[in-house]
Amino acid sequence: MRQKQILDVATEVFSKEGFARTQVDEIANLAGLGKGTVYRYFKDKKNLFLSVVDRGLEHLAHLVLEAMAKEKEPLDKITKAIETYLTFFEEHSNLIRIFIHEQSEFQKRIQKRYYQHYYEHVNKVEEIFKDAQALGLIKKKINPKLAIAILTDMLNSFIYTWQLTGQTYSLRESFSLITEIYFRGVLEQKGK
Amino acid sequence: MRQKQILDVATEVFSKEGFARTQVDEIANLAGLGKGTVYRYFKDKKNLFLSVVDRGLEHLAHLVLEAMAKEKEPLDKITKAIETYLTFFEEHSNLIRIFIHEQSEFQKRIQKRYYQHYYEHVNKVEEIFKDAQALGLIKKKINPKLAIAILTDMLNSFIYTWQLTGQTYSLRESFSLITEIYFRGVLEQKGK
Amino acid sequence: MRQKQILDVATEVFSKEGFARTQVDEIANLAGLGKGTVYRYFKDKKNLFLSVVDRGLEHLAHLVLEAMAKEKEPLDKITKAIETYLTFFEEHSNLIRIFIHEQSEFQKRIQKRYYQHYYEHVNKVEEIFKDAQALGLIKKKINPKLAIAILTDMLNSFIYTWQLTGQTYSLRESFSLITEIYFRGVLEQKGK
Amino acid sequence: MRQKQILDVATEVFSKEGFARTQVDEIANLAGLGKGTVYRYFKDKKNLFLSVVDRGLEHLAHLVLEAMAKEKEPLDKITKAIETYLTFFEEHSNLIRIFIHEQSEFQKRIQKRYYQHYYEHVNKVEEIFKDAQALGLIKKKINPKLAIAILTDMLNSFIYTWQLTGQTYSLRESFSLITEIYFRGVLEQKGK
DNA sequence: AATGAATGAGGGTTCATTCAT
DNA sequence: AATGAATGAACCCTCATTCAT
Repeated sequence: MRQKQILDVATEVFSKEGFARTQVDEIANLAGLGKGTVYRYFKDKKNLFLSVVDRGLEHLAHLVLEAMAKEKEPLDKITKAIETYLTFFEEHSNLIRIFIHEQSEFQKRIQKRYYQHYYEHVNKVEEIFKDAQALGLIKKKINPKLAIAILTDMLNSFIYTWQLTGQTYSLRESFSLITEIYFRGVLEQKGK
Repeated sequence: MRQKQILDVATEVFSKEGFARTQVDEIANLAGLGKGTVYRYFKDKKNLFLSVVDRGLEHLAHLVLEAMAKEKEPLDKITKAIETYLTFFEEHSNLIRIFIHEQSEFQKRIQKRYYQHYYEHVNKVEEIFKDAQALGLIKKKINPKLAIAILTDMLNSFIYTWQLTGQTYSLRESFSLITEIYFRGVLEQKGK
Repeated sequence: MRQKQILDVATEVFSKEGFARTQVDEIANLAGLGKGTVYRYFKDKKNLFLSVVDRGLEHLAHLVLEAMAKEKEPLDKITKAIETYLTFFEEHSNLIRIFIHEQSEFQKRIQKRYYQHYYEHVNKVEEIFKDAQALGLIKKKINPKLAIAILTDMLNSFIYTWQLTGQTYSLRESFSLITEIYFRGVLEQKGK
Repeated sequence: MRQKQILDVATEVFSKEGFARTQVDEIANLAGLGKGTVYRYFKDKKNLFLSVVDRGLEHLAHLVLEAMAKEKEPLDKITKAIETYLTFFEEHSNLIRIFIHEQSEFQKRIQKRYYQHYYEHVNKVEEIFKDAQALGLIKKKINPKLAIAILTDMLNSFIYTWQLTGQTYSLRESFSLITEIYFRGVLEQKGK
């Protein structure tokens, strides 16, 4: 399908060049298509970019929700979510730049989409958090929304830095460190 | 001084519009100067942008080091560094976007500067970390470099999200949550 | 063909205004095209100018060689070459300024092309000169290279002055005078 | 005197860079003066350039007329004029480009000055030519004006080429060749 | 008189978008 | 439906000229 073909190439180019420096021409050429054809499938450059973002966010959200659904225990769900999140970006590292950096190009506009996609599912994660709190697994004084924000931020910027620095340390090793840090602080200290 | 005057305006505009959409004309106008004058002081648009980044990084590094120097205990130094870092961006929120997002515009180039300025001082922070480990305050199995990277990333991304969402929660409140999470995971659990 | 269309207009405008004062916009407008179209066919203004030069030089060289080939006798070849040279510039007087004056804009660069095109054929002319010397038609003490250089320069500069002064005397009349002077000198031949 | 100082530097720079690429700033700097001072002595860049041309033309005309005045015989006057002309440009080779090439910048304007200076004296040379014709030294069928134009052109372009090619042959050697060709032509004199 | 900081008109170049084929 | 030639708005940067000090 043309649409998918264009999105694949666009993802690659936007990721490598950033929005501003990407030329529609290059996308068309790499896709083996005429420029006009790209415009047949996407209203304009901005729209194409947002479509790349959309598709990526949907894919990510789907994987995370699916992974969480397979687990029973709240803490396992969260652990699995973290692992899936990291794995996704390990496999789609070209999306890192697009998600994290290029947002600035669009300011409010992309944020809306981002939050539509992302925070639409945050509620579900929030429920899991509250479940864990109800079960006495997570400190009750912690605001779930904030804790999730912090987790997301930790992951996002960790992934970004990981890519930026050329992976001088492994994502795998980092995964356990992140969960270690995140949980040991968040979890109720049974020993107390 | 003209240089400072231009940098102030440029910081504002770059922050609001991003590098690509910023027009040198607008900076000149808002500074009450002719376009040519901007070019008297800065070789080109890119150079002006990088100067904005430089000035900000120097300021930040200075404040953080100064704050740490005032404390004796390693953990207090780190706590103070976190607080100063957050406070800096609360007071210079226009730098957030410039530091975090626009890096992609310049890729390697800005990273070099960033690391020159910022990580030049990381060694000092690393020493403090090692001191804390030697004193049995921080888990010995944790790689100091990695722990610092995670802390920085957490802070950066947290600050960024905080600004992006329109500051629906206070940085202050977040500060204690972040340190809570960061330390409870990092600290040796004496009770055990 | 667009390329030819643009070159024709460009020749006219460059000739009238010189390189520096020529605006790409004007060329585009006079050609009934958008500015961007000019840039589709020529990398930049400099390149367009050089292309004008190239085309002219090729045309001139072709005509001169062709004219010489039709003659048998060395002196007839040279005479014919002179006539063709003058006729060419009478018919393409807009090239005069471009060839002779605007060289300074490009210094080394245009000289290379000039020599590539023009002096590539000088060897053939030199052979003819040597033939004439062997036949005792031309003074043996004269260095052929030098004599050709002088002839070319005479013609160039003469043509240029002719145009500059608004053609107050005909090139035709001048042709016979030039060959007369070149072949026999201005002095009365006492021996006759 | 400031005026002379500026003209000297300007001659050098205009000669090296051409009119269009010369910056008033550079002239001021090399003269060790402020830009404003240059503008105190010369209305604008164009005016400065024309002043350079004027001064050079006056100097040249003066030398040539003086040299001719010292000779008695018409042919000696002409020979001397040629020698003086060549010597002048050998000593002021930086004026070559200014005189010959940069005229195009100013089109009609500089031509007027050029002809004012130059052809003001051509009449005197013409008289000498006519004297030589009356004495039976120069072919009567030759139009003096044209013959002088050709001589001037030969010299100009010869000098220019000489400089352009980096003086691969000496002006001295060329001097005798030019006069040889001009006076006697390139053909072998059968009658002798 | 001398300076050089400030100016802004001017022009080269790019590239997203359109539309005739 | 697909193309890619054509377009021109947009924007960076230069540099001759001015004028307050």
